[in-house]
Amino acid sequence: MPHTSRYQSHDKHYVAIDSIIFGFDDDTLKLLLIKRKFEPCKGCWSLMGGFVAANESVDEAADRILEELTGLKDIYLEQIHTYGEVNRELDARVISVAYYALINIKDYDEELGRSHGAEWFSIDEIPPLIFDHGEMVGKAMRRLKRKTIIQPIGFELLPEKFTLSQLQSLYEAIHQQNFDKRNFRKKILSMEVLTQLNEKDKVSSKRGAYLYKFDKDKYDYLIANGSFFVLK
Amino acid sequence: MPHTSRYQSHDKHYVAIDSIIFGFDDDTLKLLLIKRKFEPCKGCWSLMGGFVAANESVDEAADRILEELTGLKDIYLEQIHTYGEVNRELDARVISVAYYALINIKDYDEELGRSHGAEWFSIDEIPPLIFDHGEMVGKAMRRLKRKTIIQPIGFELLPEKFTLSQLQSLYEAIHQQNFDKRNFRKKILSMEVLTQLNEKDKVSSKRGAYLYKFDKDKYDYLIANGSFFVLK
DNA sequence: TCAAAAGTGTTCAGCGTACACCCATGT
DNA sequence: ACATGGGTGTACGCTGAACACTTTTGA
Repeated sequence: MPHTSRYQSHDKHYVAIDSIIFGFDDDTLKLLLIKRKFEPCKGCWSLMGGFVAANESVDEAADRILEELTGLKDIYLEQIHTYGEVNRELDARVISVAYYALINIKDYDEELGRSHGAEWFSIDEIPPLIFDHGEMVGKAMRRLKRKTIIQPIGFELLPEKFTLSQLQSLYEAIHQQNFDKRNFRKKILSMEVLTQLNEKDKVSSKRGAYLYKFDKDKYDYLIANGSFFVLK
Repeated sequence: MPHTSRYQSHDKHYVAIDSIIFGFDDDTLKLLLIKRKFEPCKGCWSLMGGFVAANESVDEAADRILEELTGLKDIYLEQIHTYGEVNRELDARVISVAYYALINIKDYDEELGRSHGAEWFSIDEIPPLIFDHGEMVGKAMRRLKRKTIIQPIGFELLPEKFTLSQLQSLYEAIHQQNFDKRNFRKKILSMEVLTQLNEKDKVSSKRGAYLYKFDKDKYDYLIANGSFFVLK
């Protein structure tokens, strides 16, 4: 028997992507959700999703689907978990791979989002979600918290240049707790992955606050040499 | 158009499970591998795997496949990652969900394993593996290390009753480093999830060492109350 | 001049880490 | 008696956590 026939006796499945898309604005961590325009459960809120096609890898499908909704490429995207209950969706058996994305809301294509029925929700005002999407969001939140403790990935949610206060607000939003300003700054600066710029941001204060930039090269160097970060 | 037709325009895929099966014996962390009995790459070493069927969840498939190889049910099994490159296998496009399992080698059905061409390999003598299985093993090792730092899951690899020395050997095997005996014991006991028994193990020493048992109830209680463990 | 955010040091407690000797027992 | 693994306590340094005041400047 030709060895390919080994495969033919097995079942095939629809494989979907669901994306938990985080953004940060107004000192609040937000999630991009879409109102379903089709059955089942038309009008329910749901995560952005789509199906994996034959000619693309699962990661590529996640990138493509994110771009379709937000217009953004090269986004931080990380696989979280695969959900495989037989009846997790109503009309067909669909295995779904969940990813979370961190995007800078300012870069997001609002027009495009609206055309898909997308809206931002503050993380503590998430409406009930379809299927197991609520569970996915919970897992993504826990992962994001953990990740930002050991690695400075949260930067993806900020503009390229940011103040330490903004960064602190971001961390506070992610961890849903406040940090001491002095301790936070000490800790973050001691990681030595931020570059202070010769510019000040005068939008949010009269005095102005120094802008900083995330130094990816330095970060990569430290990671490559086994240094780790611990916030908190 | 009936809403089910939304699904029909998408591609279906084979979805497989690959299991990284850890065991512990002779103070060594081991991995159960199988020698492939079929093409492609007959004779290569590979992880145990199988396909997800239409009538079972992905987790159920992982349980079933593990049982087929080891004869064991109710095993600690945790999903790690889904591998979805288009050409990761040679003859067909297969999306694979990787799991790792922790089993007690003593309970393992050697007969059954042999019939599948399975053999245990010490973790630092792993042969080259087929496809992306080497990558999977690496990820599983890192996950196991991380997990055992923050949660006492390693117990699954030991017999029900064990000595503190055995437990330390296990941790040393997982982390590939030695720990100080006094510090290790202090730390583990301070977690308060071990129960000392009124029995001694006299196999490995003349004096005899107290046997301990993992107290799952106490552990669940602590987890439920937000307590966390940190080893190291 | 005052309100609002930026910026800055020190102290203390707890924890991880290093370290060495006596104990019990079978051979 | 001795070899083998079992079992125990202390001291030090680092780091996380708590805590309050001065500076700048636009309105």
